[in-house]
Amino acid sequence: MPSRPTARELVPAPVRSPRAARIEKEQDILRQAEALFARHGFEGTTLEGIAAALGLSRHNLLYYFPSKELLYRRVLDDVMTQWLAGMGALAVGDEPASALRQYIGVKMRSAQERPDGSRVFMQEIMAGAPRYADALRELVLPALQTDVKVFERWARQGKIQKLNFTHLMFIIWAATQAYADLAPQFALLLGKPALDARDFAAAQTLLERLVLGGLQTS
Amino acid sequence: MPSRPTARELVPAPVRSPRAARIEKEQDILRQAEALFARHGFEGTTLEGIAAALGLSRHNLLYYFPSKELLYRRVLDDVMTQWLAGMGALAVGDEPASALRQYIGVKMRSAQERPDGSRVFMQEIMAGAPRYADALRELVLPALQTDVKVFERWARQGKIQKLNFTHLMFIIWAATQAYADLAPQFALLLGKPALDARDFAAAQTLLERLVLGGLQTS
DNA sequence: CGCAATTCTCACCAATTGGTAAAGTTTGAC
DNA sequence: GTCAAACTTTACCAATTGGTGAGAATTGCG
Repeated sequence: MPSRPTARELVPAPVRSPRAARIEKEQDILRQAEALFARHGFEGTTLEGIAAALGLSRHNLLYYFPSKELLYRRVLDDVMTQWLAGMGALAVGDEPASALRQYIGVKMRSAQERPDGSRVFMQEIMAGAPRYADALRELVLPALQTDVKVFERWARQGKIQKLNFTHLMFIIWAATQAYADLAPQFALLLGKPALDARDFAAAQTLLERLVLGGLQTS
Repeated sequence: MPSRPTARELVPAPVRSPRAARIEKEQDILRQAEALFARHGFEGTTLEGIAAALGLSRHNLLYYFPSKELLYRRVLDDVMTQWLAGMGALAVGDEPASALRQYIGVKMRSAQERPDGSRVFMQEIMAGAPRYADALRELVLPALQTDVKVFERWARQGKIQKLNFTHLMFIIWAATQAYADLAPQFALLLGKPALDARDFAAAQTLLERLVLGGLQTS
């Protein structure tokens, strides 16, 4: 036993501390797992496939994450955390137009930068959310209700038209998520190998126009 | 060999002809397969699972569809056929508002009535469309281009605002499909066991408002 | 009935699945 | 250098996967 605490934290190792290396490796695994769960869902993804893509043996992978279920949950947790971080953006300002632009921008950017996250989430929902119904109820639902309340306040103040704001949120989610989930299809239909920044910008502009146009007080 | 053709078709068997029974059974299998492929994707779905849900043995199922791949292709063919049937609805009238209402209505109805079809399609896309990229190019792309041309004609005639109509179609697809793919999530967030007709109607009304509002000539 | 086509079941197969246990190797701190 | 902790590999396992081939039962029709 060490007689006194040593200042390990103060001395950065030559390249990186073992602790940092461990975290980095876990992150690598999580990223690769996310990509494969996004393509093939939980049942359709094999640990062998994840490990092989990283140059690991399946058994070595099982050392870092002791079961497929646990690995999947970690991936889903990360995705959900990111998802929730984007919400609540509505409450920032009191001006509907800029707040909505902000919100749509956040969602569209995450679709562009982390499409696999969205896909894992989508796969989980389509499978009946066997592992995440609770999180939906406890985390997403309150966030949604908060946002809807913001809309309703704006409506009472006469700033926007009174609509079904829950469905409005659903449609905004649907449109932005589609640019993650269906990106390959959209690219193919646009005759290009992949969507680029201008495609996302065009989609964002259009969606903003539709939403803001629909909210205009007549 | 029969010396002359007999009038088999004219005599409906006591209950149903064996040919009709065969077709009906294949349809049962296809429907069940669609439901499971929708939930778990291609790799995640097992023939055993499909067979069990129908009270068949896996081997018996393999008698009707000699391989998993073939069964999946039949399901996807059906879904795609339905998908394409809905398109082209834009060309019916010369009045943008009614044509778009018609189009959105068709898509929303198919989301309500056959959500599994949409989900199978979505799973295929997310998996990288390994089995259906060709069909997308040869069937969906021309249909999309036709519809976009209709929009552009309306724009030239000054009936609607000039926008990026391809992305407009993407957003309409995204919104309507979401009410199929994400129905369980939406229902949960609305605090009910499942979406009902009024939910779909509300979504349809809102989407129509957004789209038509966005197309208004300012 | 009689007979052939249709339908269903049984035995079997190689490959792959997620997971355990234990042994071996590398690494870093002292 | 020592030693324990962290890491990796090896060997093994029971269960399940899609699929084949042969035979058995059923069915409809003349």
